Amino acid sequence: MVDQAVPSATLMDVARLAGVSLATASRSLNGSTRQVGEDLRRRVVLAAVELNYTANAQAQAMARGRTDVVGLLVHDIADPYFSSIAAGVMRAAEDHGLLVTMASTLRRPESELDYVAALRGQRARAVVLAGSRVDDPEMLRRLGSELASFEATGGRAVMISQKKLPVDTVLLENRAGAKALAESLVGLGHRRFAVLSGPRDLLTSRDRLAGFQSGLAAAGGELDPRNVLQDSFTRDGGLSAMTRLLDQGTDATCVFAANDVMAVGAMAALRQQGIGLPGRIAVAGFDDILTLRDITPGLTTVRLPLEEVGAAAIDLVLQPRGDRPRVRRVKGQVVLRDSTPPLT
Amino acid sequence: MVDQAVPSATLMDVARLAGVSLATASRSLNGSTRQVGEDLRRRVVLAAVELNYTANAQAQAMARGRTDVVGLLVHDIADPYFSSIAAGVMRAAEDHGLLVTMASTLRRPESELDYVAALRGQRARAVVLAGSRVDDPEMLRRLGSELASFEATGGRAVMISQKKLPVDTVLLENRAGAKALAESLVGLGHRRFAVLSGPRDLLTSRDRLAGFQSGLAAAGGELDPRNVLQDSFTRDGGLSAMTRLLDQGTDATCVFAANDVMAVGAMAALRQQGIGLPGRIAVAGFDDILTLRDITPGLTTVRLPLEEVGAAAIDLVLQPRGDRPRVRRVKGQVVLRDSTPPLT
DNA sequence: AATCGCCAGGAATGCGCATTCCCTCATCGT
DNA sequence: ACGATGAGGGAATGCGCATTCCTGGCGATT
Repeated sequence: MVDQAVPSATLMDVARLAGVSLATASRSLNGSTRQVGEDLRRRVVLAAVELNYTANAQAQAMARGRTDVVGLLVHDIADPYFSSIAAGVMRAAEDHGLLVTMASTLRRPESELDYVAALRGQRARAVVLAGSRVDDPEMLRRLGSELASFEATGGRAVMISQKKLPVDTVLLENRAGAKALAESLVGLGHRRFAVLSGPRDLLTSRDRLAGFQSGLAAAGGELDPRNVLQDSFTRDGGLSAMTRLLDQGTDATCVFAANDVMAVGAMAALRQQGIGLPGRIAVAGFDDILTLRDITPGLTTVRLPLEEVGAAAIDLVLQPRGDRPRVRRVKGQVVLRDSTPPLT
Repeated sequence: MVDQAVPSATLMDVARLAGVSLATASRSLNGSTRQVGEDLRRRVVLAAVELNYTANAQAQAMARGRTDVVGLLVHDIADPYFSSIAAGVMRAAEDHGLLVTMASTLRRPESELDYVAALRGQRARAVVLAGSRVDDPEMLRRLGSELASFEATGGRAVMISQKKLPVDTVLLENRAGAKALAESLVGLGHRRFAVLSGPRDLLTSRDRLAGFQSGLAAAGGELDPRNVLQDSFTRDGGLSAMTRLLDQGTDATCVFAANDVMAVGAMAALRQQGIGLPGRIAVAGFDDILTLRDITPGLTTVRLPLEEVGAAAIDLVLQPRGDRPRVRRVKGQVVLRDSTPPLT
């Protein structure tokens, strides 16, 4: 038997059952500035329970002129980097009674634009852009314009790790972290390095490369430009880049992959070529992804408190809007493990 | 300078600018059943662009009586099992113009109830419950009642891998997969097994244990009840359970962890105790988490097409409601890797 | 040529709620 | 004793949109 959709009880139904006016019912259930007599109030609450009443959030949103929805845009939720950030966002959102609407842009800038527009349509309280890779000036202009529209209507925008647009930002110290990592690796005795970097248009990846280079410069390591390979920011990208590096021949004793996932791919490539780990070539990553903490050998990396990053984004959203964009910085911490044994 | 929130353009503004009525503007932008003259239509579209108009989704939802939002409830989005499912849900949702609102219940049944209620308030088109662990009869009754309310108002509910409630379900063949895995492991020569199982109230975990037992029974393996340990469904749970197993002493040659994440914890425990891998004790998991495909030694497991599971859930949501709950079954596939070498 | 039917456009209605405005009545001060 | 005050209740309004109903014009039919 197909149940017909029965429109659910409205506030009007509750008011009628309680024998009060709509206004009184509304005030009883939401606690407005106005007082409601205790007896009436109780009758209303009972009626609401009786009817299994749940306020229509759309109608409330329209009447109030605001919603409790925040949008979260990530490249790919299946990527542990983003799912960790998302976990932080969702935890913080729950603490503040916010609902999170999420979408994977699958690294397509147009998709990002579309979703911001959709969230504007939803009159979302805020939008959090994690890992936006918009870089092309034209797209950047369009995104900036779209975000400006979003903010003009009262919404808040927060970017994670992308400081090219004048909006609130949670900045991961990719440069500083990569620099510290480079210095640590030189400290272990390495001199000749290679880097498996992400796509050139990904700011995160570029910063990590730049930081690593500056760390080498400071500590006395070498990075032959031929030893800098680019590929996608994924396991397969790491595998492919490492394979190319080995094919072209290299004298590097240590490879820095721009994130942990690429590092795992690189390790897979080394194994495929019969190069043991830890062994002739040390490998380091970035992020310290939780799920990868137990791989063998333990991966040297830079720990980023990704859940905190997500929480910080929500925190920024809840701050009153300032006169200038705020920036919240989050530090990374070098974690040395067995994938980079000291060079004897 | 703090920009004041400027209410965004309404359809009325667009109509006025185009010099047409509200009705014509609405019909022009949404393509209703009614036709609009080409010239007027064009004027409206131009006006909309000019004003940077975006329809207020709340108002549309109220006028239409439905939304394009689907809710997704997971235990923990940072868990790769759930983030893979979420990726599938989001991909399929995008294909159909749906927006996904997501929440982590952090394994609290009350939280699950609260979110379903919140989604009812949102008048969401559907709610997808991934890995609900509600088991306690009272909670199950309340959840069933909440879902019934949800469906009574026209929403759809889909559960993933939980067939205790009369709603549409995507059923992972945990039993069959675990059974096949057990048979394969016996085929490798193992006879004495141990199982690191998840919490007793988690159906997924129970099914995997039951399936594994039936596979052993069929193929001739032994599972001493003392060798069945329970712990949380996480890496730490696997570590802890494996440690306890080793502490109490065991003659098992193969350990089945109820999911990959626990298996990783178990492998960490073995290493902590100085037991090499692959070596005296073989380890198998379940899920074939993408991020863990490259661990060493390669983890024998049962591959579950988790993204397809998410997509299947959205697919069910979009089917016209049937007279009885539908069940869509998804098979697993045994993948033998180096963590379970043949026993010589 | 008169009538019918059809179609594009506009006015009006209602979705469900918060809130403003208005009214009543009890309480208090002088 | 009587006006001032304020609290609590209800009627009415509007949020932004889709949609129904209505109207006028135009071509087709007899």
